[in-house]
Amino acid sequence: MVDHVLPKQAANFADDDADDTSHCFVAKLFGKRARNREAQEERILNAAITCFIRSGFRGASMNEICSEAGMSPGALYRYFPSKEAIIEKISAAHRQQSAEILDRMLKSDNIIDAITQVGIDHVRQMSLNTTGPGPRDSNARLFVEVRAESMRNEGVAAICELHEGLMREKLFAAFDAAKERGEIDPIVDMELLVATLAAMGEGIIMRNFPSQGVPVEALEPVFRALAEATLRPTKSLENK
Amino acid sequence: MVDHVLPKQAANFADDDADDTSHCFVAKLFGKRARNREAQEERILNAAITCFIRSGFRGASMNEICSEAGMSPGALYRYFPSKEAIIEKISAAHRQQSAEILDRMLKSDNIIDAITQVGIDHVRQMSLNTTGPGPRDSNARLFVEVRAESMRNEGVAAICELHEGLMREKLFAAFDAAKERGEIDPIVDMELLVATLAAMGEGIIMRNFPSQGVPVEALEPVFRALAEATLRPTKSLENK
DNA sequence: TAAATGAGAGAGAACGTTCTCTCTTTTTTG
DNA sequence: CAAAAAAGAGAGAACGTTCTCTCTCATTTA
Repeated sequence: MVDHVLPKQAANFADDDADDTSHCFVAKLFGKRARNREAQEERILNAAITCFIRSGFRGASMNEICSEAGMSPGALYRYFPSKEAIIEKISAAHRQQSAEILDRMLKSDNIIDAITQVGIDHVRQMSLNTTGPGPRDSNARLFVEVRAESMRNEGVAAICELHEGLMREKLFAAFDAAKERGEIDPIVDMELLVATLAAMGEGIIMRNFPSQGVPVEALEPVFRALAEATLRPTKSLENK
Repeated sequence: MVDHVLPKQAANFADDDADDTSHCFVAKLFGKRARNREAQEERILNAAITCFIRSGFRGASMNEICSEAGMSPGALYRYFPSKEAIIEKISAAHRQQSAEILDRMLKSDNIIDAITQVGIDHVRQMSLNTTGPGPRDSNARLFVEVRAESMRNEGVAAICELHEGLMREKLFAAFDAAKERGEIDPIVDMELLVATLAAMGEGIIMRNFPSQGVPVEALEPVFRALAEATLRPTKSLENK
């Protein structure tokens, strides 16, 4: 993957350690060139995201991305080896962003509050496109795109499974703690619970409530009721 | 879809009426040629569905579809004017199939039972690919594909909105009846309720529980608890 | 025989990608 | 320190492939 590494620079590296503007390995990581490279990569990725939201992974052409980035194909291909690589990078970043929201969950000492908050945070972050122009459901579009791609693209599927595994771990950790605190019915099937919550979450992201006129605040009692229903089915059903 | 048409009718009709012999409108609808035409159209559509599940709407080429249908491009384009038309036809059929499940809902006299049953029916029909070969999550794949396409393709978006409107009507009719029977909390926001149920349903279809090892039967209590939680939030929360 | 049907070559555009070349910046050399 | 050399960055034409769709011509059907 790391292709154009130069044998010459090994010698340079040993000699001029004072100069970090050279093109040696260290410079690529920390020097001016390196910063430029990262900035360009980000410029390309941002352009690609815009195009993918507009036209889909397959629908957007490399020319479209080049135009959006204000860059020639020759320049763009200096930073990414293929369209596939760009798709994978964006997919990974998007799924990671989703998984990171769960980190807040571990800090709460009430599992119902935690789930409610995670749900709201997710909707807020994924459904509301606060940064930059474009349609308000941009993140929902990108999410559906990633999900669709993951169903037939091995690389993207692996990325999704990786982050899904992380999410499962975090959820199970929080649930185990809550179970010991007696906040969850002992009869609840944990696997089923996690699967249900994940499915509901993804459905809500895909539907993009805020862009359909449902304010985020209105979802609080809904999420709370759903959390109650899934974590404490006995209590919810016994007064039927 | 189902047409029991007599083969002889066309000949009789053409003989009787020599003026508009072959390609007239009525003959196309009722004659033997018409029946052949419909059979060919279905053959193409089935091949296209297989290809779209395998490669996606954009990923599947017309050549791929032609090969799958055992047909030349020249023949195929006699029945569909464009790839777009095939995509729209398949999208419409898929969404309609989903909307029709709701019809059963109106026949139940208990709203909780009705929602539970609709949820299970939906999972059974959409997530389990009982007919033909291919991956077990075929319908989920097609669903994600339709959803992704609807976000940037005006034609498909219109189709989705049409059937969504039908689904909303059916749901509201059932909910209104249930409300009069006192089965739903008066405080429940109907718009929010429908949106939440739709989102959860789509998430569950997309996740495809059966193909992940969750049996359909296990979902019954989950759906029931969720229905309780959304229709009777007061009761669910008051014993918190 | 006349209309319907289909096969298959292939047109023309668009695709992802690569190639060549120019211009700028950095490093080495005298 | 100035000149020469090397390397990096980018532009844009061009590559081979694949795309959707059309055209021609042969075969089947009534």
